[in-house]
Amino acid sequence: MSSTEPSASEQHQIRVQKLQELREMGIIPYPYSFDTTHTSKQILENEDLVKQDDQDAEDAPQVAVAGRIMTRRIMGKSTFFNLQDSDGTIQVYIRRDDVGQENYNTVFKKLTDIGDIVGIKGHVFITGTGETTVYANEFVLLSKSLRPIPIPKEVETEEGETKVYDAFSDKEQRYRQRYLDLIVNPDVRDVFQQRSEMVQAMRNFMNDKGYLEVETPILQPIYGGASARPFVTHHNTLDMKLYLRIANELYLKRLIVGGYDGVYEFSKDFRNEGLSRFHNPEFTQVELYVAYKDYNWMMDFVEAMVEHVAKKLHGSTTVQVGKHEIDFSRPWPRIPMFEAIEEATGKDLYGKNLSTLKEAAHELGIELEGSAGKGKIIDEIFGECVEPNLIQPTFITDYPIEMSPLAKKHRTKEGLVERFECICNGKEIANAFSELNDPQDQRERFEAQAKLRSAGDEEAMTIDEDFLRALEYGMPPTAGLGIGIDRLSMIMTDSDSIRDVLFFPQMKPEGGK
RNA sequence: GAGUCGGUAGCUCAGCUGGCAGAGCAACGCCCUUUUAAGGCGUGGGUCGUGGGUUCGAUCCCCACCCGACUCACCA
Repeated sequence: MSSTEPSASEQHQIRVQKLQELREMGIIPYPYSFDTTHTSKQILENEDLVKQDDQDAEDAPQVAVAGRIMTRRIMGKSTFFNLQDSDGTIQVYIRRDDVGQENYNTVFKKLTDIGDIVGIKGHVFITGTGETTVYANEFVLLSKSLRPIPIPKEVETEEGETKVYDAFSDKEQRYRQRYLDLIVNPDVRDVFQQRSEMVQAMRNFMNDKGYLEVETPILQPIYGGASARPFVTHHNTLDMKLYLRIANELYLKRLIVGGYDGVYEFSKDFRNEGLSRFHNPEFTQVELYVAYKDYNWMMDFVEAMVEHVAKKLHGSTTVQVGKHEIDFSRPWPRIPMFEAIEEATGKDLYGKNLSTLKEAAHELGIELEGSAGKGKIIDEIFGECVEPNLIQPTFITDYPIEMSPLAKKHRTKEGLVERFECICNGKEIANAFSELNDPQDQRERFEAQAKLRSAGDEEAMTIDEDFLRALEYGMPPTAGLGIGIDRLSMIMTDSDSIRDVLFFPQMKPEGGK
């Protein structure tokens, strides 16, 4: 919408008019820079900046801050307003007699609005009510805002609790206009700050071990590494079909073949599936592959890294998530999948045939598609009867081979692979295995997948000949891991929807198609 | 994909059995030089999600559609 469009709101039109008046006065409403000396937080935390009683204003330490005007309390010839910057909010006091009649009456009082970005220079003092405040002797407009921002009001009750009035709370608008959400809801900024710190902590943890951060293709001619339906796109010049990756596993393992001992990648993956509180079409995983290790080693690693992350973010191994206090301190329980199922249902399903499994599922009240194989049924039973009850971080180990075409056969247990998932708060947050490096076995697994595929399973994997060729050159024994960054962020920030840990979650277009 | 609930001013929300569309904050005008949900007096602001229908008359009733939240299903 153009700013002059007649449908613009009254308030929008008034601001456009103000912008015009400012230009006519020779004021540049969008200047090029402003040098700050402090952030709001730095001023609030540094008592030495406050002007002493026996000090003249000019002799007091000078500060320069910049930010967005959030509230305004005009009292004739002087005004208090709150300036919000990336660190928080600080109060500013400005008087006509200090900044000049025209500057104060016309530029500030008449032509400046809540939402405008301004720069302030002055000294720091403490008001009669005890609030640290910047006393402005210079005021400059840095960006004129044309749209009114939502203005929540915060009040402290007598019990010291903060009550918010008129919160900007409509979830649709908050997701669609995340910039507004960030301006108005400081908690949102904290969530994303924590997410960033979490990724940083993981990256540092892996770098300290000497693993190499790498990048692999997002556009792939053959997608693989997971069971999911892909997004399809097309390359014009090459005139070929390309897929957005659903995982980066097969590329990272090629790099292990190439001789790296440890590689990892934080990767955006894309899966053409439904949306939910836990699913966004694009999401982030970190995948890590370490040569000469197995899944037992990887469990130690995951425990250590996640515990490290919790301490970094919360200064403690315990994190409050909803009603639960989750304790990430090592070690975490390690329970073979069939034992976990037996414990929860009283049924020992290990080594049972298809019809027995179907019967068991039926008795547990689980509905199955007719085509469901053994692996699928066991997964359903596990997902229904066990997973939701695992609140504290727990490793579930040794999965049926049918569900894990890229994992190595278990060294002692027939029909299983050396795989674990870490379940926390009732959801999977990590998935790992001793990687299958026997090229002949891998080919057979791919062929089994191809069979499922031709039987109509759209999520089954396709055969990746180049990956098989790589394995045939020889891949060392390798432990591989994937951790869902969005899921872990949800836990670490106590968010109950994936949309709250993504800046721009997928939405349908505004106003329909 | 299915079910439930919702969409009214810039924001948060009222709106009874169908009868001129409301409040607080924000905006506009005036007063106010240590306020803080600042205060006081006054004023303006609406495609009631969209399109049909019923009716003398629809924000309200009916139908379809769009968007969202939540729950379920698939998936990580």
